[in-house]
Amino acid sequence: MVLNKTFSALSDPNRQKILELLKKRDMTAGEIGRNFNITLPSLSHHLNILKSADLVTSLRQGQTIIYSLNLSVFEEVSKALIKFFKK
Amino acid sequence: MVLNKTFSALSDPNRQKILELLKKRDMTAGEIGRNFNITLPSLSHHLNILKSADLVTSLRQGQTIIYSLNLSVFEEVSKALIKFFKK
DNA sequence: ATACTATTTAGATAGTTATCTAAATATCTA
DNA sequence: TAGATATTTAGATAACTATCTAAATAGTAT
Repeated sequence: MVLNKTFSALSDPNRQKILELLKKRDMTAGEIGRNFNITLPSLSHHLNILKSADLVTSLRQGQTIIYSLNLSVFEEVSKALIKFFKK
Repeated sequence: MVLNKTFSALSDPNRQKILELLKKRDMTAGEIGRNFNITLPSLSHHLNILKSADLVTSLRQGQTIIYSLNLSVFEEVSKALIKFFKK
């Protein structure tokens, strides 16, 4: 796992907010977008970063693309951090 | 705690390496610098970022300034992450 | 005081990232 | 197939960050 990329992905307030939203439930890009004041292309950019850090996954369902949290990576990051500070 | 700032601080490879070094023992800026190919002013910049994210502390001791890990913040960050992915 | 060592601050520049508008792609429906 | 909707990609620009050199600050020692 490239912690680098993960932390970098987590370090943006918009992306943190996206993750908070996805924590509640899976959402389409458009639904996520309604919670922000940025354009959809900008949102798409952030979703790409989250995806390439493996923090979210996406699945096309007809016209929409549904985004979900990838909880297993959160667990890995937490463990890596704990391991770090413990030794 | 401003997680934002913490993740941003953690997202740079040089800063990660600084933290790895300080995990072994406290070090002066100069000692840390010997492990890098960047100038001392650049290093100082990174140390400032780590300091303002509360990940390290500094203490002047005569001519030198000794840097140490602030482990309590690591613990907080880990806990925050775990809390996030668990609910 | 002066010189020396350790580190930081100031200011400039190059590289990276976030954002936008415009255009493209994918899917659905009539 | 044509039109509508959802989302992404392309390309440009502004903001941010990392880095450097030069100068400043803080402490020690002569």
